[in-house]
Amino acid sequence: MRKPCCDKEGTNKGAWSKQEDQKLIDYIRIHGEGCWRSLPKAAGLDRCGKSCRLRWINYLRPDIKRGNFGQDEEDLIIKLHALLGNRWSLIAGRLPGRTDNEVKNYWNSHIRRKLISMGIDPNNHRLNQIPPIPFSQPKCVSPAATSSHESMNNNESSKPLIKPFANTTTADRVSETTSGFEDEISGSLDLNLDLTIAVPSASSLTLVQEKLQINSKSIVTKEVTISEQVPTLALFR
DNA sequence: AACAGGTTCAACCGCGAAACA
DNA sequence: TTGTTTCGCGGTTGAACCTGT
Repeated sequence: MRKPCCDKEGTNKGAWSKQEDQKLIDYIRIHGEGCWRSLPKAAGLDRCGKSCRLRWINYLRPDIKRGNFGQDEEDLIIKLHALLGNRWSLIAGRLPGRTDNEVKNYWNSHIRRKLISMGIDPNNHRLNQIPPIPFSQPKCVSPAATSSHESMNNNESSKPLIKPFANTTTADRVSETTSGFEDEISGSLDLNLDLTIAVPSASSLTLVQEKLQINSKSIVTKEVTISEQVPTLALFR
């Protein structure tokens, strides 16, 4: 039986106060991000380490970019999601100043609904067989009602079309988040990063080859099979 | 103004894997 | 080699906020 992360009774939960934030900021400014387990006690916080880590990473870090996502960021998220699936930390790693939590929330509350309204399955980035929901009725799809439950019941479809890291170990993936995803791809790993998006209708198809630019370095070449008539897939151009 | 329903987003939970003893 | 601890991730929740009636 696994021990809960916060077995201490009376540990604070819920929203952080300004004083708690300041304590955490002050401590990390002096000591850096060390052992999260021991940090709360050392910083004088009545929180579990996990909570401190989350607060720092998602909210207090000085390099966090706040505010609305730009169109370029949104496009990049969609592209990366098509490649990587729900690997939010990886996707966020390609968006300077954005956190995985922020990207995940933005996906679930904005992009997901937008894709659905355009007739695209956000789980696999394919066109739906059923007619799209008109854009004027986006309220039919609530993220609370769909994202959570769909992801629980529809694991298969939530996977990306390809699994770029299917041949890698977790260590590989961890290193790629910290050092350089691009280095691995251009390096020794034998990864299949070809991405083919198949549109149900075989007519009027165009083959587009795209180099996905990440950190101004071309790392992925993918072939995207798209329909000229489908505006949403123009996102991949 | 009051209420209901929908949306957003900060925070929590549980799990898997790495690190360590 | 095995068991335990710690970390990081993705999924989920719920309070606060927004919007329509």
